[in-house]
Amino acid sequence: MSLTLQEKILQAASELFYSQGIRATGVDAIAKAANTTKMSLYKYFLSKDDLVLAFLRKRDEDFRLWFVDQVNAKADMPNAKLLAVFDVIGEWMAVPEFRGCAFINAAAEFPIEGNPMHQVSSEFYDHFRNYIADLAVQCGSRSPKNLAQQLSLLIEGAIVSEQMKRHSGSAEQAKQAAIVLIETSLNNMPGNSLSSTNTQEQQ
Amino acid sequence: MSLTLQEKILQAASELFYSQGIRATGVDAIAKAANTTKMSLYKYFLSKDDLVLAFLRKRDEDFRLWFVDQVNAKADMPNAKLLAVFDVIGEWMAVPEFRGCAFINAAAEFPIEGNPMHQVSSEFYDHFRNYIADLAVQCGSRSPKNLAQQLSLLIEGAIVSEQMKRHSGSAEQAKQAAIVLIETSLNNMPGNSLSSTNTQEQQ
DNA sequence: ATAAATATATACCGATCGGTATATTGACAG
DNA sequence: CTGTCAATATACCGATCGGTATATATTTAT
Repeated sequence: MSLTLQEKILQAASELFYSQGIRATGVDAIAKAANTTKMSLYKYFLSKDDLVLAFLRKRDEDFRLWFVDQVNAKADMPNAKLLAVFDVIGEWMAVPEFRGCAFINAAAEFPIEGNPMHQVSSEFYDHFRNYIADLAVQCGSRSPKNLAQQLSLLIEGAIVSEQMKRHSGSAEQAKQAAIVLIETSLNNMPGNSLSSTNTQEQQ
Repeated sequence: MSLTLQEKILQAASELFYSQGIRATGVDAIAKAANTTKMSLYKYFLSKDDLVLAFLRKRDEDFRLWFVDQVNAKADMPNAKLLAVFDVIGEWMAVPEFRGCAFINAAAEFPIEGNPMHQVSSEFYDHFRNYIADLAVQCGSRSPKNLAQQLSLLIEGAIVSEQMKRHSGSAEQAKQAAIVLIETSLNNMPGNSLSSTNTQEQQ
């Protein structure tokens, strides 16, 4: 509980931004939630946009560190880690505070590609996809980047689907699909008529 | 060009809601874009929320009708239609006005599940998934609902991914993944070690 | 003890939000 | 010509938006 005032403000803002949306959250509400005033808020952050960027950047770092830890705690072998990813996503989705992915939501609220909020959100998924690609390489995938992108699509889809309708089993369904895609990407099955059309690696 | 004033207002609102976001669009801007006044706007719509719901409901109907037409124009056999779905998505994403899925964006802007805007958005994907499931049944899938949900995850993921970073080939990548999933769901391959773990149909 | 730095309280700014009141214009029907 | 009704123009409402000015209180360091 030894948070600086700046950290307290950022934490209060983060919770409101994530739970209610960024545009829906006013600076007055943030100051009140942090038990301080707007004056202090504007001492540590130049503007609301600055505070939003701080929120997204911290979330980017925190979430990815937490996520990798969670995966590592569940599995040791890269192959198992690739599947554990979906279990972690599933557990994350199950918490009642879940409101989808903060970065997908931010990109939806700020749809222009050049917008800094949009860019930070975009970069998060670049990093995330790179992490999956690393695991895919360690698994010996024939086309790790393609596999990583495909698994990332499943994950993003599951997040969005769960956000739309809670408890619809998106994570488990994504995992089942992932099992098939991973197996296909690891073993080039003889006689598989698809192996010539679905594997043009484009890295 | 024989639009009613009501239709003109709804059309102007729809374009602004989709291109800039719902919360970011004020009623003054809508009235101006429709070349009318707020007085007329509030004659045909009880409130901004009412207008937003009209936007989402019309979009739901229009988009699904357009989508099914596009798929039918590309393929006749159900198997081919299932793949054509991804081509249509890919072409839709390529237009410069693309700003992601209006329903995913609306669900992000109004994160509370009970919110009417959120509900309409949720129902759109129910309908969409049912359409995919119909095609899966016609293809003779062993577990059409599971396959439909998995393909839906790929599609939603591709939309979100393309919204974050344009021209990253999400639709094509989703299609390659879909080919594998469809094939797996149609032919229970002998010797496939996964066939016992990825097919517990849960309808 | 005192000066300096930090935080609070409060009132205010112009702009915009969603929504309304009122009065005027325009077209069309009897 | 006149009454009706749809549409416009414009000004306004209270509330909230992001952001600031000013003055007071509370810490902290010397």
